[in-house]
Amino acid sequence: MRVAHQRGFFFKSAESYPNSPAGFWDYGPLGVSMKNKFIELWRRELVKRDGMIEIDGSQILPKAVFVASGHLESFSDPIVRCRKCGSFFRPDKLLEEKTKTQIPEKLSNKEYDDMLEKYDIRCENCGEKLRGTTRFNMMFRVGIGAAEEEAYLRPETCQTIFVDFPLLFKTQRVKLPVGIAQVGKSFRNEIAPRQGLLRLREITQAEIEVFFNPKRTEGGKFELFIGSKLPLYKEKEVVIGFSEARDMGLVSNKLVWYYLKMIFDFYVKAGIPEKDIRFRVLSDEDRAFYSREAFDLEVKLSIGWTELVACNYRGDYDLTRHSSVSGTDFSVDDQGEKLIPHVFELSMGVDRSIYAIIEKSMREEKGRKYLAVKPYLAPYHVGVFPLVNKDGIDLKALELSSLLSNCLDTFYDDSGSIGRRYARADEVGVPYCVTVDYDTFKDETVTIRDRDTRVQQRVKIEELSRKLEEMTRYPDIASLSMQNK
RNA sequence: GCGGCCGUGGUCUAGUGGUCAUGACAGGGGCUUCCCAAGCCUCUAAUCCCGGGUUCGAAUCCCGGCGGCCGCACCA
Repeated sequence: MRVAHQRGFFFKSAESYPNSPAGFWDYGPLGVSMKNKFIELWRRELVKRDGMIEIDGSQILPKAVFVASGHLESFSDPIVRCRKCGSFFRPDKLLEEKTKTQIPEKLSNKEYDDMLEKYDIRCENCGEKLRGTTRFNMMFRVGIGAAEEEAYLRPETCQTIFVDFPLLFKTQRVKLPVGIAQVGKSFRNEIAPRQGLLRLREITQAEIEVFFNPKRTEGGKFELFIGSKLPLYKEKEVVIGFSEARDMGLVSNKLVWYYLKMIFDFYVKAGIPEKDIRFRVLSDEDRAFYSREAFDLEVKLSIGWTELVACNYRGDYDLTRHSSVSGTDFSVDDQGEKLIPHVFELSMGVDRSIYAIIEKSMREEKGRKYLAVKPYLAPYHVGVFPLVNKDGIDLKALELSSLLSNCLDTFYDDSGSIGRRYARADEVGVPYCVTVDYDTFKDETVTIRDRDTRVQQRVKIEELSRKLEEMTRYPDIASLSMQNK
């Protein structure tokens, strides 16, 4: 996206060096501002609204954690390298081509070698026999300390939450069900990163892991949204309520429905039109190895429906595994019952979301371009301009600008013509522009111009700050008890 | 990783073997300016993706790498 690059939302990392690898991106000043506001909205609409707790965990974790999580074994692709010319191949793909049958991805290296031998598979480049299957793991390996002890950059943020769960449960006076949230970086050594922010090797995730007793997925807040409808997609799209979805076997319980509705509402408030959001119900083959029921929240972008959030019912898989590998007891007490809680997760791709919001907000009419992002997500809330740079108007505008920056993200611009400044502000999504003119000295008023309508209103300077704050603040956190519709 | 196309200032682009490598937009400084990219003056900015080769001479031809887009595969 041209504007994003030119105006400083985001750009390729280390661009000034040639041969920088793909899949790493930097956020520029505008991008950081928007990303922070987006995460704050997430905090308000999900974490605070549902009474979750938040942590910020380490990005490097010891090998044992990934033995337990299954990533060391399952988060990898089989790969075979030609001993003569060095080309890489996927043995499963080569075998499928040769035999015209489905080859499971989960065979051992030895089994692949046997099959390569049996079907006499040869290198497509030089004809050499292919042997010696190894694994290409998508995790980045790091060596800790002088001994280079084996550890990995986490491929998903949630493992930190699982590992910390027993301590948090004991010390934070929480009861089931409880959500634990985290925003942070994850790392995946993708083979072919592409499409800008949509496919990265270093990604920002905002994750929520809800821990609950599988026998208690109804009652209380989980009843709140059963009357509302959600767009579910499996082969075709249906917009249906909970009971119908359960009858069709699409959603298993009310707790899942409750959180799907919550994340749906969040994206609407982030500025994605309802009609462009849907939940893809994943089939058995499409789910990750840890997942027993899965929904992808997808948004319709110019490149097609794109996954922004993975919602997985992980069962007790993670806690049970960590419990047995670590030797620590991960079970907790729920109303007198001792159990390993089940987990439902909402794993959000922040970078993808930012991209989606920007794309969905681009407007173009009569040669005018503007970014119609929600005022509370805009990189700057307000721009302050002097109508002309003389007669003290510029000084007055500068003074107002610094006044407003107490509580709003503000910038001052006095270059070029006033129209040019409006246009520049429009392009990066500044929702309101304040202009100081000659009338300001007569009656202590200024104009506020609206980005989307270009309409101006005159406002007293003494009311300016309060008024702008009102216009740019986050929506109120909806009270759950009030939402019973 | 495979196949196809591609790589020139921040952006878009001219240039297909030969003097200081085009032009536009964007950006900076100044003048002007009583509200929507106006005008005038001026400045900045590209080791032509990187490395090697062919040649008296390469942005241009050849090889390799890196990167980008599109399909396949993989995924948040």
